[in-house]
Amino acid sequence: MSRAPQQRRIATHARLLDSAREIVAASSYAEMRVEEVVLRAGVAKGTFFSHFKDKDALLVVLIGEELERVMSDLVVAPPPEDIESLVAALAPLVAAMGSERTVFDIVVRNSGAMAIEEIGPIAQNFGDQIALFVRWIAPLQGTAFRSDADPALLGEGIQAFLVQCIAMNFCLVESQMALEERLLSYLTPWLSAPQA
Amino acid sequence: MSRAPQQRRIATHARLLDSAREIVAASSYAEMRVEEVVLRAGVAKGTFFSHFKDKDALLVVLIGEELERVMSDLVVAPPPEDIESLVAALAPLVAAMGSERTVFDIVVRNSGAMAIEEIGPIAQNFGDQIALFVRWIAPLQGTAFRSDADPALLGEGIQAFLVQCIAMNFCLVESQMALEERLLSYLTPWLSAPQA
DNA sequence: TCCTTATAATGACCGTGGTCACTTTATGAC
DNA sequence: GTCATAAAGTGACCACGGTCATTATAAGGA
Repeated sequence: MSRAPQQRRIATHARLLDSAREIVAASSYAEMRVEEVVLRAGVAKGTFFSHFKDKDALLVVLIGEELERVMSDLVVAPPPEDIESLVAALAPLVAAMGSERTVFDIVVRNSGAMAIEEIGPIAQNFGDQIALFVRWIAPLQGTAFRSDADPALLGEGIQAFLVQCIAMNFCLVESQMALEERLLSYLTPWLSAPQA
Repeated sequence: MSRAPQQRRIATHARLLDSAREIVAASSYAEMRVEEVVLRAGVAKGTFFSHFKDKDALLVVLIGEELERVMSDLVVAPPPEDIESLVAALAPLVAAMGSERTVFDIVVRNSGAMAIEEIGPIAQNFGDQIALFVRWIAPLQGTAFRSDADPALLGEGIQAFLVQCIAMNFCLVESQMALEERLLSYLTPWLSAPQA
């Protein structure tokens, strides 16, 4: 049975997060150095690693926050009513996850649960995405969308194609436009019922 | 205009690759250290980086070889005739790409072309996979598989689901069995012809 | 054979993530 | 207050990937 953390620890934790946020805002995730974070926070290096398992754990928190912000906008937006508007609605999510290689790598590596019960903020967010997609899809099954598959399964598929398209975008150095086109070309057969 | 490499350089390159292969065989990709590779090859550290851009570049070569081996088996195997046998046929590919976190990370990061013309062995292999899938799918479109989508697109979708399932398998600590089931549940709505 | 030049190889050095034995500080019991 | 104990924080240190000015070796021309 461990005690509750002292105020000092909570304050230090907050300072570390704030420092990291500032650095990322001023440069990028890729350029963030643990050494600079602790310098700015006014603590020793060892302190950092007593607060975060490793550098990635900090990135997971920060990126989780960003995804959270995007999702909170999406849940209050009007639901898309066909595949084209669905692709358009996904744009902010694509922009967030594909903003940097570093971000995408972290997202992919942490998109699933880390361990039973030990679910991280990014995995949590991915779960929220599925829930939102289901809310979007289910009412339109039989009309705009196919009805021969579980909506949760369809939602997971959207995620798979989302990831695939962003990954492709990092390799092929093409425009954002191409990404949305490609996403549309995948989601059309995925979400609409197969024609004879 | 650069001259052809000297025999010495070719030999060194081969020694580096052999050393790396031995180390991986004896331990794992994750445990491979550049320092150990050069030690075993009997060259200096700097030499390594004059042969490979970075550690990842070596891993790409080694993993590319492994995927190549798997694919050379697949291309001579009898083509699957329905979705179940397709999933079964994909097993060796799943095993290779999901054998280690390190392997999967490298594969995902290099699955697309690195740059125009500068296509790496893993990206090459992914292209080969698509070609094979097309060869499998096309003849059965209209019977076992849907015919309302480009076979190349369907092939790319198989890859997307493959990656998604392997990624999930690293997070959820479940059995290989679950992976194949999950893959089947994705591929069924993706590939099958409309019911009645 | 000697000289020149391009190629190959070297290893001391650096940056950065991560560790750990130790010091400092807070807390609760008396 | 004072002491014992646990929590918090420290910074020298290590591991390992990667760089670069320098040296060694091979190839070709006179």
